[in-house]
Amino acid sequence: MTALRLVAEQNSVDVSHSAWLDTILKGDCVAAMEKLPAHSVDAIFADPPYNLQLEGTLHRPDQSKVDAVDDEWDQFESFAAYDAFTRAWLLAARRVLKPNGTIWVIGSYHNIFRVGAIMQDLGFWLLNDVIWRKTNPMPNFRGRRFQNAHETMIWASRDRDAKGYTFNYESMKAANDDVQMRSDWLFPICTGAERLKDEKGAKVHPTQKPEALLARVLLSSTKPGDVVLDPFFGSGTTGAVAKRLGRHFVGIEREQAYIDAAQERIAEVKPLEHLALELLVSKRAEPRVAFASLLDTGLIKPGTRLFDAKRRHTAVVRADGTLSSGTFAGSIHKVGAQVQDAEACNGWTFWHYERAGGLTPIDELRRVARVGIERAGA
Amino acid sequence: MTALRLVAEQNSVDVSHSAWLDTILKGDCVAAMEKLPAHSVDAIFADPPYNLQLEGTLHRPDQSKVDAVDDEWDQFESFAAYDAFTRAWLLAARRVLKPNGTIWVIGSYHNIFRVGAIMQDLGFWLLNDVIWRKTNPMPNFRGRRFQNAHETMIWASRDRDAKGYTFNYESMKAANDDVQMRSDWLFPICTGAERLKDEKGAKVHPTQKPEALLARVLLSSTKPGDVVLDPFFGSGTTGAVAKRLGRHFVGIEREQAYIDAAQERIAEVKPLEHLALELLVSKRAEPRVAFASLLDTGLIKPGTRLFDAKRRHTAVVRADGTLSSGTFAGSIHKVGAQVQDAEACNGWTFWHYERAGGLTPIDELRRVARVGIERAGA
DNA sequence: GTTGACTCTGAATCGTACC
DNA sequence: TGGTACGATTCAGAGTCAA
Repeated sequence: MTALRLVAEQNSVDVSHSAWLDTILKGDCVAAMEKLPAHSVDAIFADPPYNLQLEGTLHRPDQSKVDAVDDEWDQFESFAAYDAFTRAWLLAARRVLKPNGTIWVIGSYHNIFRVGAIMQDLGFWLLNDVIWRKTNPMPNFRGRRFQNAHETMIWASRDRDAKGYTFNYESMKAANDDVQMRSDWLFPICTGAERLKDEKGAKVHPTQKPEALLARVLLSSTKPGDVVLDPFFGSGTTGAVAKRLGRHFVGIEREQAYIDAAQERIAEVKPLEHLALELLVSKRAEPRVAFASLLDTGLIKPGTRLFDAKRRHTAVVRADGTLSSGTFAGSIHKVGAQVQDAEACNGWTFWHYERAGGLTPIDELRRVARVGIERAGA
Repeated sequence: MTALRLVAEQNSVDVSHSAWLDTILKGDCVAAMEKLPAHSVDAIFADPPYNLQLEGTLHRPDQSKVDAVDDEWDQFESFAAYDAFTRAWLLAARRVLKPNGTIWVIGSYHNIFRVGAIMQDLGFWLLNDVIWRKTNPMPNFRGRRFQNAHETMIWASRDRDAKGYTFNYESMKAANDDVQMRSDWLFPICTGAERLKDEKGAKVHPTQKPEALLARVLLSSTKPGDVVLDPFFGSGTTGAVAKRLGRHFVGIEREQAYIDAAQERIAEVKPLEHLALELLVSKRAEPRVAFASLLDTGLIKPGTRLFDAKRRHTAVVRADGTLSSGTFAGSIHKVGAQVQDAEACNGWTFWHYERAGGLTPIDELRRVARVGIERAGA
């Protein structure tokens, strides 16, 4: 490879025709990333092994066994070995990342402190640590510690002086009751129909992440058409959400079983309509909303059409928690006011969704959502 | 100081009359901790400086001067210096901590990852990371990041194999609407009357922590009478809360202004009444009762037939205090496990006896027996 | 169809006293 | 120091099945 070619790669911005786009590369993530062009992805989401150090088996109070994460890929000989592994993949990731790209890494207290320190050492600039608060975490069965009810995500830019990274501030704010999106996010763990199962009904991957979590990550820090790399692809949540949200993905995974499951999963994903994907450009967002949590918890889906009580007006729910009336986009209140040509509007009582042949106010969904929030909060 | 004296210090367990109890030691925290006896404090709460900008106070690993200050090198220097400082105080803290003591360290994403990794490297064993969610965090003014709405606390035991640390599980659970206390806590930041102000109305300390936060920390992981060390005492929140909750404190602080403010503050604190300080008695701490003693006192008679709650299993009480299921004989626990084909069983809650037409757990009889024991003991 | 009882499960670093 | 026995310990959500 010549120097000229290297430069060309580093300047390559148009990756829309690359063969590796929207595919899963099989193999070790460091080796795979080293084969990708430098500065070729807009964002990275990484869910590396947590290096749990478990001894013996844990029983629930009813004597049933806890299905622990004891997979070979989570075993490391020492902190030093884990650090070396972490340094290697982060270094390779940093080369692939565009200068204005950002990286997300998720972990627990077992590994996240080592990961964060190494990220700082390698020159990544930490933007936030974001807490995923689980509505339904596993209890602490022996009553020896606090219930481990969250995981930590680190969000960082490639360089300290990178100012041009993507952060969809207005979109996040509009989706959060028109106040700034906080660094603590509440989501359920991945269960039910979303959880991939094999033909025997066993979970395909022990640590599948919820799509709602990835959706907020991608909606906050990427634009439609961006390329998102996931070096620990697993069951492919990053790819599924990226495809749905109109982003490109690149997955890297070692185990064929995970690759097969992810490919099948992603093939079934239908990208959202363009209308639902547009990001807010308006700088003004004054009325109050609390809408994104309904999307987060699946109470309402992007693309859903809303109506006023008499079906005189209509709007479409977008993935970032805003509404679009076709000519105007904003919070549920703003759009409600706009379609009525009114000064103000309480979107919660104005907008209705179709259910069982009739219309129900979305306020009903907020009531349902609040129960969950109150249980997990305070 | 002679070797003899050193040994004496290391073995000193009774610190109830130490001159340094409930005082603030002035000076550098490493030097001050090195003067304290080894294994002399039950818990440590530390709120170290967050910023990685080098203050004159941080120990540089080597005193050589850097003339070419390009950003990367400067950053590396900063991290290295902060790491050295962190390692030094954590090492000194670990020496002072009792073998079954625990340590809390609070920080933000600027420093907490380095702190956590170094804690692991030094042999501390992480028990939880606990998130302080702020009800009223400072907004992100530039709209370039998520609102930084939390801080992270690391809770760790001194050693990996230390199992005897204090965790008041039942107290925490009761305080949390009778479900396990989670790892994410919601508290307001310190404002209003609680916030120390000087005569000009200015904040005495820039990062004064709320007393509610410290109260939960101390209530969860210390017992009344325990000694709590705070090597970065600041405005003395740890001391004030410790005094109020009937714990001893040791503060270390360099700046006289903070010491003065803290002393004044703590002097005004009134300790809670003894009754208000008592912890919920955990079953673990209650005196043991042998099943055979129920026979001795006539609470249950040989030949009594026992059942599980759903009458799926049965066994007979034998004169020696063992049970017989017909095919197997042994302790209430062993037979309970055997009939269920389980590895283990708590016979006290598993087995029931017939009373007034219904089934009552034999644990009820144990409770009666314990009352008798207490009466005899008192 | 609805309701309630029961079962199952999720990234888990999950004893202690006594002989 | 090791072996053995006691006996303490779970929340939310989804799925199943019977009433």
